[in-house]
Amino acid sequence: METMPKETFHKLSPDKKKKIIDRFLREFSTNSYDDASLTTVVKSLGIAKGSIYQYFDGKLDLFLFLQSECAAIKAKYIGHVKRDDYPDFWAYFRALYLEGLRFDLEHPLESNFLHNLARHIHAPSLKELTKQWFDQVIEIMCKWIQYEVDTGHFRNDLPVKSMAFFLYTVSISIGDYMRTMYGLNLEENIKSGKPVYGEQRGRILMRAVDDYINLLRKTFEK
Amino acid sequence: METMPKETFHKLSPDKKKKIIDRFLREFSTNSYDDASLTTVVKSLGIAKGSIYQYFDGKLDLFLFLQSECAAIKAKYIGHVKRDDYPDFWAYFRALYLEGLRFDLEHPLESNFLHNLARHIHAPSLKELTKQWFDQVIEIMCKWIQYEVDTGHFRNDLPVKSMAFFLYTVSISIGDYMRTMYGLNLEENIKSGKPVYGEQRGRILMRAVDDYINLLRKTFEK
Amino acid sequence: METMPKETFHKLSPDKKKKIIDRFLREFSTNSYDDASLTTVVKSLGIAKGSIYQYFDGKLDLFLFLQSECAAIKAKYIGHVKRDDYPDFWAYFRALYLEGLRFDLEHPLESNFLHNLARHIHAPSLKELTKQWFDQVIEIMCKWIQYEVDTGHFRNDLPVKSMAFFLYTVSISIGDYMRTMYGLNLEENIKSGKPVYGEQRGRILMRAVDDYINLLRKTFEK
Amino acid sequence: METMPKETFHKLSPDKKKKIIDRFLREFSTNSYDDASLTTVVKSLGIAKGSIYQYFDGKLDLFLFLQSECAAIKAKYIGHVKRDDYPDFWAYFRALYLEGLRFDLEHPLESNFLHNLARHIHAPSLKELTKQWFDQVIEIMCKWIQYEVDTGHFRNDLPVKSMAFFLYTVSISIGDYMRTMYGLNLEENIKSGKPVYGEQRGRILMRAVDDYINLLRKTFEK
DNA sequence: CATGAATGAGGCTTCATTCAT
DNA sequence: TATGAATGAAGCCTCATTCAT
Repeated sequence: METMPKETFHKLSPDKKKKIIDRFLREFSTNSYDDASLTTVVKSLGIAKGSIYQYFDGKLDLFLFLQSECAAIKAKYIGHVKRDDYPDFWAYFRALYLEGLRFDLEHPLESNFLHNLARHIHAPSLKELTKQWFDQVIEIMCKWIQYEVDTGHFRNDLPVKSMAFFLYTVSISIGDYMRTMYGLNLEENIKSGKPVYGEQRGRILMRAVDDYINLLRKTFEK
Repeated sequence: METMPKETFHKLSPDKKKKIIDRFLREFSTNSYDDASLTTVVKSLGIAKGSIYQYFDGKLDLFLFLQSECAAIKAKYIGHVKRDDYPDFWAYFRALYLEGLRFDLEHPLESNFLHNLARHIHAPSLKELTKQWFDQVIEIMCKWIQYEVDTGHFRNDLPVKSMAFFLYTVSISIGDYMRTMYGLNLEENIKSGKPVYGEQRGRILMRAVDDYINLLRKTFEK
Repeated sequence: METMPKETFHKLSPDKKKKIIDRFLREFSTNSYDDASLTTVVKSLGIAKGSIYQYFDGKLDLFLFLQSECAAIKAKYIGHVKRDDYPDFWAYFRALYLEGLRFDLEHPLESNFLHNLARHIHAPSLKELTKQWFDQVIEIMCKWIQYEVDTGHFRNDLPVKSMAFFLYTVSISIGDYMRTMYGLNLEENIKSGKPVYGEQRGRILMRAVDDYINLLRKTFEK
Repeated sequence: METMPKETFHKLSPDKKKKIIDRFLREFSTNSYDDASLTTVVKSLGIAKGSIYQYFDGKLDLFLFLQSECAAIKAKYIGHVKRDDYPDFWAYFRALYLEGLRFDLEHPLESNFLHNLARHIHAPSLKELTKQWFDQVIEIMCKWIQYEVDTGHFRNDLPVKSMAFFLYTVSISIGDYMRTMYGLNLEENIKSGKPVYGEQRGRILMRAVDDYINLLRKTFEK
């Protein structure tokens, strides 16, 4: 049975809900799961510590909720992007990121949280969870790639799962890539509470995506 | 110059040293830096807590020692592999991993620790350190790639640093790749203290490397 | 602005607050700052260790609070004693101690803590703090003495600061003086939790003050 | 029965003995008794920790030895200064400090240790000890003053012990006085191992003594 | 006699969680 | 429902002292 957030949380005013979610996203974006401190967040939010336990079943439940929440929001952006509407995989891939970019610009905190998910993922407390999430992503990517292989666009000399894993690995690294190549320092902004918005970020993201596509196209195509 | 471990530690019987190192490698292989607990290890080793501080300057010193120790051991394996001795980059790359494999089979704990280094890398306590390490690796890989570009083997339509980052990202993922593709569950063995050896592991690693090379060859070559 | 104690502490029942303050005053009155043990106090109070950190920001914060608290209470006693209301400095000086005596009788623990402040003063952890406090006291005393020099009551053949230092040194020794001359053993009472009250103490203190004035009068006057 | 140092210590080469004593004097001159760390000293001396326990019965025994050692050395300087050789007490007093000054210049570490004794004196671990030492000093000073009273040089309207205590208090403050008035920062030199020598120090000390005599003369005389 | 590794108690502090109000 | 004080386990680290070599 999933608890996720308790009813009490949903009954909060949207404003308060948002404030709480945002602050926790910030915390989990700048600290490892085990290092993130409810105490700190609660203090800076000015709400009672106990309230968190009225809203959630505990730290883990809260974290899970954030994850699913972010995923859900993102899904609203990229959910309607269909492979069929694009001439090839890379156009599709690019479109996905372009939608992701809109999500990123309108929900920078959520976006960043998702980009950093991978780093939480080995926390012992999240083991089980992690595996499920990872398996899901891989499965989806397998389907993508299988389709391209079947339609003769992608090479067929390698296990599809290998390619999916490769694509996955590369995809989740795009945050670090931007950091490394373009000197973006999101974490600092996030930590200090400054806005993470900025069209510059959008340009950089798409440039990064194009760099990736350039590389990956040759990796995967026949 | 850094202290790393104190003399005291080096004067321990090889057996005891090994026991301590191994147990800590295990701990840091299954927990994030901040979550790894000296207390737990010390208890399971049956030695006094204070002793650790006779051997090391603290948690960080201990961690750094493990890292440099593992790196030093690995260097003995891959240090003599020279690019010039191989017809192309991939043969060189493969040779590196082949030597790495010997290291892996003979020092599975150390190997695993190194494979998992990346996951410690975002720990707040290791921030500074991490950046240096990362920069070094990228720099080395840049040189590799620059050479191939200069000699006309690699494409030249992309920034070398992009390619280096890509290679880096992919390289450190090989542990996860083996886990994913071949169901290797090292962590469980490590945690439970079971041996991690096995020739099966070697076969798998080289298969993984070949998979990677197959992918990367097309990614990078002209 | 300083935190001193957190709100939490102020919201405790007066009884509990007093119990905690008293016990800590006792601890810091019988131990040097670094040697005073939160653990010991907490155990003897029968409260959880963590609670202290709900009340204060740490050992230093706690110590500073005690100091400012005691100083504030004492200020309520001696604050309204004005030089102008007295014919000469020594009458003023005596009046200050007389008020101090009332404070002492009604707040023996606080009084003792203040008398012993000087002994904490060289604790390495309090270095910075200490210097400020010392400088303040000297400055005040310099003003006192300068006034007497200007009005022709005190000798003018010595640097005012020398005289201030002298007065300071002598003033803070009055606790030891009472111990030495009149066999008062406050510390033992304090440590054992016995009451430190007693009108006898008052008589002794004023006798000590008169002894001091007798000495100092000649030291300072023209 | 007094242990003081064990025979083993006396059998050491004078050089080694001196090195050990000096280093410990430094430690106890810059830290409170409880805060002074054998571990630190032993490390910086490069000798075995266990050795200390071959030389002394423990921290306390070591401290006591240092005290008696310093006192003994100082006694060799001021021991032969006799009241009878001087026209009045202050000439005598000055002569004592002048000899003390020679001691100070030739044994700055020992001198400083003695100057700072007072600050160790309230350490719980030293309680008993302290009282004895203090009583001795007071007793000596009582004799001095009694003599001056008897010979009609000092006032007789105050208990001799009061005056002795006063003289004591003032005398032990001379170190702090130099620090305050003349900005001497011995501690830093001591801590950093730099020499504490310097004729400047001598000049300052005698100036301080003259300041004190100027004050005290009027305090005590008829 | 010298060594220095081992000890383990004790230091301060942080944390997620509970529960009475 | 909201609060936030209380909890106590666990964290890392330092220390004086002991004792086998």
